[in-house]
Amino acid sequence: MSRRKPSIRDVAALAGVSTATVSNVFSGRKPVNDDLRENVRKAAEALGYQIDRAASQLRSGRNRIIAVLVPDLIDTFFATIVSRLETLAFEQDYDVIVASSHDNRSVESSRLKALLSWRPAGLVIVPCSHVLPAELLDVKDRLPMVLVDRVSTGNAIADTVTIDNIDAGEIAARHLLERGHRDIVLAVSHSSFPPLAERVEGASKVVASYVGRRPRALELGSNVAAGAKIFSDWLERNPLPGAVIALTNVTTLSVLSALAQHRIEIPSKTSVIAFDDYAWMSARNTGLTAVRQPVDDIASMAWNRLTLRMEEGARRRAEPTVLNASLVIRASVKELSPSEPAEFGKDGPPGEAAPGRGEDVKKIH
Amino acid sequence: MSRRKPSIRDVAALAGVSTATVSNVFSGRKPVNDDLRENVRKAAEALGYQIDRAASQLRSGRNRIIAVLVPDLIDTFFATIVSRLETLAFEQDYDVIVASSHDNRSVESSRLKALLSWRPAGLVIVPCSHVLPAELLDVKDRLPMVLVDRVSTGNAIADTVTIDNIDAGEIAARHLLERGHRDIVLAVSHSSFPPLAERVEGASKVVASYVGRRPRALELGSNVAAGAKIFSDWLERNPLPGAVIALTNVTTLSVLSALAQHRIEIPSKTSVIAFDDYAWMSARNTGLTAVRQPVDDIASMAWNRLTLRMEEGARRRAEPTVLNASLVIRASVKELSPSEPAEFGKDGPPGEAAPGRGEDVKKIH
DNA sequence: GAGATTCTGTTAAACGTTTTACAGTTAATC
DNA sequence: GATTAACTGTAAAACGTTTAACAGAATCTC
Repeated sequence: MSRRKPSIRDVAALAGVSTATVSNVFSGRKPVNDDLRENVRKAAEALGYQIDRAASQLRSGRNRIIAVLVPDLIDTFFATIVSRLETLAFEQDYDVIVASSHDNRSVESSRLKALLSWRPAGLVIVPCSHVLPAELLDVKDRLPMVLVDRVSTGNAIADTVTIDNIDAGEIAARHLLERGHRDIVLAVSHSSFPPLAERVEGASKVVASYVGRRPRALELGSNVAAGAKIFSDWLERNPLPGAVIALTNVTTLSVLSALAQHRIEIPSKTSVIAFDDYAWMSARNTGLTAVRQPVDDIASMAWNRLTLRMEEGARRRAEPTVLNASLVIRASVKELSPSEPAEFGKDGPPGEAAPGRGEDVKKIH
Repeated sequence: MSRRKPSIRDVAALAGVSTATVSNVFSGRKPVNDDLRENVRKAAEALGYQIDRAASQLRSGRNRIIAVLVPDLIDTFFATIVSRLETLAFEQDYDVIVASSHDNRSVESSRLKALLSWRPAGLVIVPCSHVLPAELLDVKDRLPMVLVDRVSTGNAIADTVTIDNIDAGEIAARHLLERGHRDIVLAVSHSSFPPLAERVEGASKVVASYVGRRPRALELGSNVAAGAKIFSDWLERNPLPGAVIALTNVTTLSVLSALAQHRIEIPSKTSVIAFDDYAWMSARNTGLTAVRQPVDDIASMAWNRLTLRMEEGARRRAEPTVLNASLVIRASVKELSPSEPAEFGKDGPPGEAAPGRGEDVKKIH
């Protein structure tokens, strides 16, 4: 018995039909008589026939590959998106080929080039910076694609799916302010990334409008340990802030790490708002209050947009989809009582500071 | 100007050579004169030529796809493996096409079939149960592959990469026993999965040899919330154990969730050993002592084995690779002092139980 | 300097599908 | 009962590569 995989010709021979008929049975492009179809099925089964997608794609020009390029699969946020996309794609008989750029623009370019050489039917990309890889521009009106997350909203070269990052920042800031916090610092990975700049902007504006000045924003990078070190060093050189808003899930980890290292308790010593909503955030004694991105919805919308494009072709204006983040309230934000006025409080009673927490009410500079 | 992508023929025409020469320039299979090569490069550049991998694969039979099938990308453990594999593969110019089985055997079969139709050069699979999909057996000596993680070690249909799960269980149990714990329960997702059964076995044996009876093992499933509910219910109907060993990363989350929900403090009220080592485990005030799987090494070894197979062909016995887990000691295990003898202690002084922790020393049933 | 060898390039035949053009049969219409 | 239309199947030509077979020129060997 030959080791070679059976081809459509073998099936045709065994079933006593032409290759075209076999093709039609499998692709369903033309109707085939019931008995014949059954014969073909049987023959294929007997031979263990499997269609060769390379040949199929070559001839038809169409194909069933969705290319997905994300900064890093280790980041649960992106992994979740890929996972959802893969599931959705599979339901419609697409396969997903995945690559990561590791937040490196030249890697991004080269990965993108590789992905493109598969002539995918569609592309979902989370760019690693706001400046899009050149390869993308080349194919932008030949290839259905959608840009997700790391996109400046004005950036209309293709459909986009993002969250309202300004709002996300505002939500967090407002929550803190409503609970009496005034002494707030922001932690972010790279403030040059479009969504992050917007989150910072949203939070800062709100804080500034209450407090009279914009909060300090710390850049912690996108590595947990390195970020923890930076934040830890900062903590040592500065008075403990009343609250910190982490604007990224890895930043959240960095902040938490540094805080733990200094044995600073949450929320009694300082309050924390986390970003993204993962299982581990609630699996602790003081659950983390967090800004939740609707990650499943992001993936679904990206898929919707993409399928629409794939059906309709490129003739249609690029359209942005903006989803809303929400606040999951747990226990990491302290409710400041009237006897513990915020430092800028204009109206609070002159009661004494909370015992043993004098450092809490110092100004951050 | 035509919208059609330029083919090798267009490049050949522009460069004034044959298509074969162009092919040789790009594949490097035959040497090409320097000037000519430069010409071809220029022409390709000018036209924006990109090789069509489908055509290439069809003709050559060879290809550069690695298929990866894992239970679920949402699980950071698997995502990390995929991420590493993708990086390693890319360095050698392979692309990764990824699919997940969602721990469902029929999905696994159907995904596998789809992956196989790409005629990949290699396959890395984390099976979702110990019974391997039939499709795998069909191709086992035609397709280089390596089985990772969820594999019974005896299962020698192909190269395997696993950790020593018995040892992993033992490590955790021994750590607890050495610190005076005797009242230990095990938490696991599905004890039918090969590696989990072994972890349970390892831990149980060690505990039994100290304590005289095997510890209770709870099945929490592979969904965090559902598992938390199960464990929470169990906690209500049973005395609080002195320590719990989670033998899976999602189980860890379930246990922690339930414990937090009941406001049971770690390690003062009960000790916990976590499984896998993630950033969030140290980003808390009481860092989690955890059994760490060498996930990067697992991925690297899998890749090594796979490339070896791809080069050598199938002629060689299937070989298991077993790596070792290690214990990362942090703060979630209480050091029982001599005045708090373990319940079965035969030699401890008859001192009184720790104040307010009477429930701690009750037997689990 | 004749024959063998090595280089370097070309021609043309694959690879396994899909699809166009066509043909034969049957059903529908007038 | 002739003409059309609708079905259902086939033959053969693609699709864009790679590669076996070949060929011409240059180099080597004796």
